[in-house]
Amino acid sequence: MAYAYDYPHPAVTVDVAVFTVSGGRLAVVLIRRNEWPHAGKWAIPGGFVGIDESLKRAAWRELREETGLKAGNLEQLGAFGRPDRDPRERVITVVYISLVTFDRLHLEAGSDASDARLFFVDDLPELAFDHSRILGHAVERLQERLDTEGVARRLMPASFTLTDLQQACEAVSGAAIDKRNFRKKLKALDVVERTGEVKRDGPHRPAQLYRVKTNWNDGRARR
Amino acid sequence: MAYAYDYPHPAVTVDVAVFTVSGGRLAVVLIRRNEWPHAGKWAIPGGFVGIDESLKRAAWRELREETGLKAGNLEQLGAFGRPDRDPRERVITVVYISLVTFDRLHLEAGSDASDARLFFVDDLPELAFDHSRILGHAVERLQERLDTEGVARRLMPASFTLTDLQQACEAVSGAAIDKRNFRKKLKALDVVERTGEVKRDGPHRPAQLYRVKTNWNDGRARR
DNA sequence: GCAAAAGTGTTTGAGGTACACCCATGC
DNA sequence: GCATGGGTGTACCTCAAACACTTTTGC
Repeated sequence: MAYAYDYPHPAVTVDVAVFTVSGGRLAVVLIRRNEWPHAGKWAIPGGFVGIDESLKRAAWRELREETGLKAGNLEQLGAFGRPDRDPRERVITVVYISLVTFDRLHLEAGSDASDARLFFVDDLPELAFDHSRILGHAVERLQERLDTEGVARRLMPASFTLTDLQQACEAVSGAAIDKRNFRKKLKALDVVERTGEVKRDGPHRPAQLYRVKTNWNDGRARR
Repeated sequence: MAYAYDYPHPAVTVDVAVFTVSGGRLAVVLIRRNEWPHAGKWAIPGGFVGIDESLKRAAWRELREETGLKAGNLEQLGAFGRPDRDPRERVITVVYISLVTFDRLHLEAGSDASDARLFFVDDLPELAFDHSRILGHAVERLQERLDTEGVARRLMPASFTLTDLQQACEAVSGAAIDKRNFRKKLKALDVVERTGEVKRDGPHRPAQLYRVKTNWNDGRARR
C-alpha cells in the first residue's frame, strides 16, 4: 500500500477494440481472461494506465503486451465509468478503436491473457465487464464515421478485388450495396487503381486486382 | 492520507463545456479560478468525480455546484489525459458538452469559483490547464454534429424569429448561410411553426415569431 | 421618402438510387 | 455447355447552391 491520497481515486484503464474484415465479415480481437474477475470470459484487450503515460500510449502498450499487435491509428471512442462496472474497485476505462488490415494481423497471446483471437462481430461470445456495451458503441461509431475511402485505406490488404472491397464496406455498414453504384462511386472517389494483376479463384472470369492510391497530389487536388 | 493503493492512481475529473448562442454569437460558460493552479485564469466548470458516482452525474453535479446550472442533455466529448496537464498530480478529465438556451441561462458563481460568466467563443481569455485545446475540440464537435434541427431544438428560446435561428446556425458553423435556402430547408424539415406573434424592433418590417414544433407524430411519421 | 430588415422562387449541377445483361473462366 | 462470379450504363430523383427584388415598418 505504497500510494496514498487524501480522497479516494478511481483506477483508470484503457481498452482497445481492434477491428478487421475477414471473409467479408467485420471481426474484432478478443482475449480470454484467465484471472478474476470474469475469468474464462472474453474481453477486449486493455489494462491500467501508467501514472506518467498518456492515454493513447497506454492503449498502444497494453494492446502490444496482450496481443503482440502494434496498432497505428488509435482513435478514442470515449470514457466508460459506471461505478459498478468492475468488482475490484472503481475503474474508469478509456476506449480506443483501431482498424487493422487482415493480412497484418498476427496475434500472440500475452501474459495477462491465456488466448487472443478474432471473433466475428455478429457472433460474439459472452464478454467480461461492460465490454458488450462498449463494442456496441464502437460498431455504431464505425458505421457512422467509416466511409468507403476509410475502409479501402484502413481495412484492405495491399491488393484486393473490387468485390472484396464492396464486401468489406457491406460488413461495416451491415447493409447490401449495389455493385454498379458502388463502382461508379469508387471511380468518382479516385482512391484505388489497378495493379494489372488478376485473381483467378474458380470457374469464372478472373477479377482485376486493385491497390489504394497513395495521393501525393492531395495538396494540388484540394479546392 | 486515508486512501491507499498498491499502485499509483490518477485523479479523474469531469469538465463541462456549456454552450449557448447570444446575439448571434456562440458563447461558452467559464469560471474564474481562485485557487492554485492557474488562479485568476478562466476555466470550464468541472471537478473531481466521486468514487461512487457515474461520470455523467459527476458532470451534472459539478456544473451545478460551480455555476448553478442544471444541465439536461450532457453529451460526452471524450477523455483528455496527457500526463502533465495538471501540476498537482496526474489528472485525467472526461469532458461533456451541454447546450443551453440563452433565456434559461442564469449563472451563479459557486464556492470553487470566484466568478462565472459567458464568453464568446471567438474571443476567449487565457484559459487554465489544457482547456483551450479542449474547447477547440468541443467546437469542432458542434460543427460536425449540430445541424439546423439541433440548433433549433437545443439553442433557441421559446420563441424566436427565423433570422435569429439563422444567425444561431451561422454562429455554430462559422459560415454565412443564404437566407432563401435556409428558409426553404426549414420548411422541408418541418421543425418550426409560427406562434402568430410578431416582433417589432426597429424601423423595418416586423418579423414573425416561431416556436419549435413538439413532434407528437414522430412515431407515425417514421417510415 | 428613406433606411432597414423581413420575406419570397427558380435554375442548375452533383450525387445517390434503382435496375439487367453480357463476359471470361473452370470443370 | 453450364455454372459462377466479374464487369458495365442509363434514367430518375433529391438536395444543395447560386442568385435579386418586393414588403412593411419607424422615423
